[in-house]
Amino acid sequence: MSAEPVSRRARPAKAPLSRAVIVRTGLRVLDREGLDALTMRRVAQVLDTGAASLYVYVKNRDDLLAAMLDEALGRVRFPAEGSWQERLQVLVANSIDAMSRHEGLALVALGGIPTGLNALLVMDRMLALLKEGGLDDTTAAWAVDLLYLHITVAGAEQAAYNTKKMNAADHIAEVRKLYADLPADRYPLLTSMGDALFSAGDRDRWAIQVLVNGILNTPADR
Amino acid sequence: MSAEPVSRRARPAKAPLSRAVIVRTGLRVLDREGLDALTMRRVAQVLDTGAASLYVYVKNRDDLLAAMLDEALGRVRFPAEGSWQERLQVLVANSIDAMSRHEGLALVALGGIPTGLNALLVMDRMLALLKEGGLDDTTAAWAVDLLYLHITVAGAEQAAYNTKKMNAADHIAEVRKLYADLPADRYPLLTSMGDALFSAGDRDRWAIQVLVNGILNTPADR
DNA sequence: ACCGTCTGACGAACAGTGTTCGTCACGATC
DNA sequence: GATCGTGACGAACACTGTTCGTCAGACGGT
Repeated sequence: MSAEPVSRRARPAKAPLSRAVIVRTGLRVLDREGLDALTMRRVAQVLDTGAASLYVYVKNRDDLLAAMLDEALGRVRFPAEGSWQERLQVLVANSIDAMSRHEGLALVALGGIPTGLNALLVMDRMLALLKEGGLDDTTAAWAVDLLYLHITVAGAEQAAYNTKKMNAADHIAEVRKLYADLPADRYPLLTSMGDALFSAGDRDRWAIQVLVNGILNTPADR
Repeated sequence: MSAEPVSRRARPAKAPLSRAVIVRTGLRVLDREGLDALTMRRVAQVLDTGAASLYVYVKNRDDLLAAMLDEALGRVRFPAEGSWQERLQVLVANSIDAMSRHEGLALVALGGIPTGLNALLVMDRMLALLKEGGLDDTTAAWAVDLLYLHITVAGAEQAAYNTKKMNAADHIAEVRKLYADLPADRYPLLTSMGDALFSAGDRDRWAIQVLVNGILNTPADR
């Protein structure tokens, strides 16, 4: 019944497994087939091996996801020009962008102090910029916390927006109708402010500005 | 082989199934046994029925989670006293609190415009407070977006902090050591600012203040 | 050139998961 | 009293992450 063992040599030379290629393959699968398709078996299949083989280099699926997140964060570019505020805003925007390129990855970062080497590099640079802006240590530390939190959540939201949702315009129109059809006595503003609620504009850039302005005007008092 | 069918009447009168009791039972299971234990089978077991029965009232697991989230948000209290800024800050804090009471629930809200009736009520109240503060429609609309985003992510973080992590103090000490042991040339600030990074203080309240202050100082220009 | 040793690849299996289907008891309706 | 429709539910399906034991092949010492 069992076929004779196929020599590995019979197949075209196969690149050896390693943590790095597993992580990169994971990102490829995530980008092309979505988060649901990112199973250990699928990643192994792409690498032409069995799922069990991955566990030599990766502790478990969460470990793989965390490594993928840090790999993605490794591609964040650090701006070199402009005032410290401009550089901070661009750095935050770049980080959100890096996360939002991969569906669901940002969610991995939530609920855990960042420990990936590339995530920590982003944090260190943000701290440097805040110190350059003259903030005291405590405020800068709290600010980095808040900014990183915003990066993850904005990344998650953008990612959900970019991928998956077949037709964003249709979906928005649907929700808009839902808002308009709400009982006006219980939801007076949602029913009447439809135009503003769904207005276009660079909300992401605005949100970052809000954070930076707020940080500058709100010292951490303790 | 098959046992004789046990009449339902033989058992103590069983409360009839309904969407509401399923949602409430889901919350109970989530609170007492954690997110991993929140399976359709487990919820059904608590209700003394089979998993298939739940699907009459609930489209699928995500639908159940969304309903649980909105149920949790239904318990948010709307503050009645203080200036509009104070009321807004308390409302945001209360919402974060409501979400953080249930592990992992806040994550459900991410990546999707809120459509639950109670979530929309919170949004409407926030809009009312912002309009009371004299903001124009567009800024108020964008601000509500940002505030809701912060509520979800802060709720998720707090929830991860409250539950699960066996010993928070130990974990923090561990991460702190990790930061301190980083190469100082690549991570100059993380290695030197340990005291500030892990300083105590009411960061949650501070973050809300940052957002409100930032919103007041950053008009949405378009 | 041989022979152990050891690493890593991997098939099979385990214990679950969400979800669907077909059946069948029950309460209300004619 | 017969009929009907609703909802409860056992069983099954197609998956999942993870572990275990096996075993081929590379490496190092003699």
